[in-house]
Amino acid sequence: MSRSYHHGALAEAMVDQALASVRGQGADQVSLRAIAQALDVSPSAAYNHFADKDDLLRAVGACGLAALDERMSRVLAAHLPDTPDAARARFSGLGRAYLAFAIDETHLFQLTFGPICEVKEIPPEGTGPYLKLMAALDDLDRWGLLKSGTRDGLDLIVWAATHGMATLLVEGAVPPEAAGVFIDSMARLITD
Amino acid sequence: MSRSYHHGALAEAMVDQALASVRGQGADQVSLRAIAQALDVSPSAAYNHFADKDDLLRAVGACGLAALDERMSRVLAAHLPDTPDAARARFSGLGRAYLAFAIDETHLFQLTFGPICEVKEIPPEGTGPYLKLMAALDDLDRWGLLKSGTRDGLDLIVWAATHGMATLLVEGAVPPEAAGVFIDSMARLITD
DNA sequence: TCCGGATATGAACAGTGTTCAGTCTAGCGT
DNA sequence: ACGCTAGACTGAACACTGTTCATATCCGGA
Repeated sequence: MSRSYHHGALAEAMVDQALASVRGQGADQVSLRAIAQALDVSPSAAYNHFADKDDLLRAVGACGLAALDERMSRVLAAHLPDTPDAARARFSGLGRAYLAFAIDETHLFQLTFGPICEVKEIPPEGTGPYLKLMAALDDLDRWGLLKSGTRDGLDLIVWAATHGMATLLVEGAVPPEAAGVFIDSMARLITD
Repeated sequence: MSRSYHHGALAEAMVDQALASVRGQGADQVSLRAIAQALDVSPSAAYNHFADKDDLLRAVGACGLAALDERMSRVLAAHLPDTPDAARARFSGLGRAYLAFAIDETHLFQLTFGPICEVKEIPPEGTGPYLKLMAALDDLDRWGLLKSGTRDGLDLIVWAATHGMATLLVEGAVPPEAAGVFIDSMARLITD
């Protein structure tokens, strides 16, 4: 065996290497040849595991989505109790986690939600982060914490606002400090 | 003169051609060489007018921002009167224009707000679209149409939500029909 | 009329993603 | 234990890409 990737480890190795490259220089600057070279493998070896360069990048994008999802899971685990206060903390915490991901994984965020990865549709069950955010919203509603008569359509608003704030942070259109302000304003706007 | 661009028209011609290419295939697929060829010009001619390929694309991105701004200006011109109803119409109309731009100029939107163009900062006065949206918000406030005590921080929320909804539409994460629902929900949420 | 500065050229360089004919080898069926 | 096949990998090639630079061309002002 030694340095021969004959036993199926190449696919994972390439994703890892590509992930590192994306983190460091952004998806546009990533070179398939460079990745192959870093792994001491011929460039064409990649095509046994990925149809495309974009196919490889999509795999990296999936890692990004998983990383975001894990951050949000950690937030939920930190506020388990079924109380109004915990429900509030979950909602704010999820939003903060989303924005924090955008701030310190800028390039990965851009790839994950960029043109290459094309998040399919909301159905069948939507992406993990989306579901978690909506569940937190349901919790707030269940405790009667939402301003009355605002529930319908709120999914879309909250999702759009959170995701939009993240992209504004990523684009540098807004400074990182604005993230906290945003979360507080949002909570103030929809709850009472 | 004939087909010789010797008299300074090359820069504009290249931007036009690049704009068309971006509209048709997206910024990633645009080739500087192809643009030059379409204009019967050597590839290196571009470097008398633009430092980079990215420099050219930035010029195209600026066109995109201008196009969005013009759509929004048209909306304002259609609802001039200084009445509460007109203020409401202006706010909703601006939002709708923003989303409409995202829907039928997908590729241009992606370039304009993508990594290449890097919207500088909000200051000195921010981009046109941002300013118009905030002015519409001020108008609503002036007429006392906003829910009491929600004004501070609302700029960020509305901006993020609108821009975020636009990117969700662009990414295909949400169907075009959702745009109307979004605008109505937003109006319902912040006004009474 | 001549000159100078902007403008366009053509060839070259270094790099890219992708294809394909051929090589190697790990592991299954007999 | 053997041969064989299916999968993994290579190396060279193709058709591109953005970018540079020495060279040639043209236009307007002195």
